[in-house]
Amino acid sequence: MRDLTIGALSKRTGVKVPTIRYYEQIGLMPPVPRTDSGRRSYGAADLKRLGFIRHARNLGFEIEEIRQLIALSGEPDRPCADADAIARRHLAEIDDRISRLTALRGEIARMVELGPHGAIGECRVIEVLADHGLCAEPAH
Amino acid sequence: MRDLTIGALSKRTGVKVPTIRYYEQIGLMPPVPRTDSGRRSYGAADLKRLGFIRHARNLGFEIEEIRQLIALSGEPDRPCADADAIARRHLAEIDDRISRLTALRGEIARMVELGPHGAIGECRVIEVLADHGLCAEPAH
DNA sequence: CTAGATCCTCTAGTCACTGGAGGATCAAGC
DNA sequence: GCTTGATCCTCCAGTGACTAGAGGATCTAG
Repeated sequence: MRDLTIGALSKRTGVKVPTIRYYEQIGLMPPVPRTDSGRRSYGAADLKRLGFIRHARNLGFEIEEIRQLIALSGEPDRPCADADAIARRHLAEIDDRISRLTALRGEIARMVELGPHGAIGECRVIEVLADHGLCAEPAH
Repeated sequence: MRDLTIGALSKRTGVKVPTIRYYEQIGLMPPVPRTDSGRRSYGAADLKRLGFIRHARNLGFEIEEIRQLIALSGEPDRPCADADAIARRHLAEIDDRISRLTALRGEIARMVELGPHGAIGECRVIEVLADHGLCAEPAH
């Protein structure tokens, strides 16, 4: 089976047409044969691969990580530890992000907790931002 | 006082030199007078403004939001509700991000919870990514 | 045939920076 | 005064993952 247009593939996977083209450009998806009129012709393996990519993207894996995961998935005898390590690294990154966001949340919640105060001249939001002593250590 | 070089301002605020130039380019920082040799000359008000910007960036506010906050801070009689609304919107955005990341975290933790399984052929990480039925609804 | 949908390539924009090239100026030390 | 290293300047392009739109071609249903 090699008869899916890019639009059909897009509908089947939920990945947008320009994004599929982008993925081909960056080598994440292989180039596929074209019709006589130059249209891409996708098959079952492409459908499967794009589904994998989309799933991984949805889970927040970066393109480069996905590239590696795909490479690994093509080597059934390879130790699983490699894929596992990628996932664990990703998990740690997400944990880091969550904890940074949670700290930020705390500060901003404090800033707005008493609601608007009337005029800007006595506005806590502006006040806090203007007072660098209240600035937590840079998170980035 | 108008005698800070861009490097000095950078050291005083923790904002990198290229970033300060960038902020000037996008209008977040006003252009400042130059020395005869073309170097920027910053004063106390610039120092204060950049501090405000940095603080807001550290709290995750977007450039455009900061632009608005700065505009508001220049109008002491303006109702605080505007600044408050910006901060609340930002708070809601952070909440959203946290909850999305937390959901992601759950899925990936499940994926890796039993540790590596040996070979790729039976690797849970690859397995899950290849099975689109296991894919949660797209979060983005 | 027509019109709308879909496809193509190409270019540039998004957001907030960041990196580096190529060159000029400054300042300290000799 | 000269040298050297630091700092400054503008300009251009890259980062990551798309996204938007221009200009044109092909397909398909009515």
